[in-house]
Amino acid sequence: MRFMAAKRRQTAQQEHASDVATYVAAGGEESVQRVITAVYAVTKKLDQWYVRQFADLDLTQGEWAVLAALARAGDTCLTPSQLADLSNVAPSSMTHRLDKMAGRGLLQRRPDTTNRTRTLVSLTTEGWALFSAAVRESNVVESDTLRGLSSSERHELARLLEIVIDGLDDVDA
Amino acid sequence: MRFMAAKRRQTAQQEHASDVATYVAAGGEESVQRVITAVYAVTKKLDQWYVRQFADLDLTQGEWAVLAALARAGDTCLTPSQLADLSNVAPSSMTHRLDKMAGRGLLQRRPDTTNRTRTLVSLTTEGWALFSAAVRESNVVESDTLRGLSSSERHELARLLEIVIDGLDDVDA
DNA sequence: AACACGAACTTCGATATCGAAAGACTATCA
DNA sequence: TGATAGTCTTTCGATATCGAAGTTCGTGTT
Repeated sequence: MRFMAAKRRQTAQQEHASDVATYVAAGGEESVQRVITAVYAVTKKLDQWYVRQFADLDLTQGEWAVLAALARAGDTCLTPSQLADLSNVAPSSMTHRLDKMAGRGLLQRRPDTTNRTRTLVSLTTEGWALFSAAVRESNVVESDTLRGLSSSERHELARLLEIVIDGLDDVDA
Repeated sequence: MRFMAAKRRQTAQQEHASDVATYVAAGGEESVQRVITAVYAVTKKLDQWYVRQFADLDLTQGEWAVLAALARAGDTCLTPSQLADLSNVAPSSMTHRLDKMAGRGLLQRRPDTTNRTRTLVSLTTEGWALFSAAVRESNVVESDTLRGLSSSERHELARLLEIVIDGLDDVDA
């Protein structure tokens, strides 16, 4: 029976504790925070993995994403926008990345004659050589990063992450 | 029966296609690439979600991570290293982040008298007020980011991500 | 007690990323 | 045809992050 409890003024400390409790309860603590923390940790560690993998080839993860995307595209050229989408970066970041890679002679840009707002990006011979070197000599095998997961677990992980992405897309709209 | 096939020189284009096939096959394409792409996409979209959530409070995701960690710690002070680990950033980045937040009066640093290599960080009254405002008025509920996932799916997602983290830790060693 | 080793934090320089806006072009619609 | 809206790319300035080196301090060993 706490008759006067509601009327008694809380101390600042009690209010703080109450707000923390509210936050922790709403956040779920035992699942939401775990997921968010883990997602950030995985990307950070993936970045570090890429740095190690490509240290001797003098490639960053972002540059490898471009190289692999262009290699997969084969003789089909890609535009900077497409590469930006595939790499999950802003278009302006892709411009800088392509500048660097073109400076090294790994790829070339040429205007699209059918639509002159577009630029077509393709690998040079040197770019293909670097891709091949990565695949053959350096044995770049991204599946190493997911060892510990069975095939079905990988699919499940991808499925759950894509649900999260869809949910975050909806919030945008 | 391709007697001479092995001897015939491949064209450069054929070699490229072969390397791409090797890479795609080794990468798994249908699970590994999906997972990696999705992980990067989720963090990117989470970043954007945080930007929107905290736009009116003039907070970044990293600053919120610090604020929430200190709030959760209550009257226990945390060190810059601990905050860096919790936030998944390099210690030098945390220094800069704490500088900014201290400049705004959100937190304070004081030397640990028992171990003078350490610094103790704690929220100021103003820092607590901002945390409370975020929780109450701005209704910061991170679980919104995971809507679409059932409780059991969240736990499963966390479990799978943590397996990946462990796998990446082992590679480090 | 002296010394070496390691930890915690910071400073510094380099760099990648972003958003906003400009510039060039296309497409649509009156 | 002409105007307007929208797309694609780039430039620009601001900023957060990183790694390496430096400083101060604690700890363990000889």
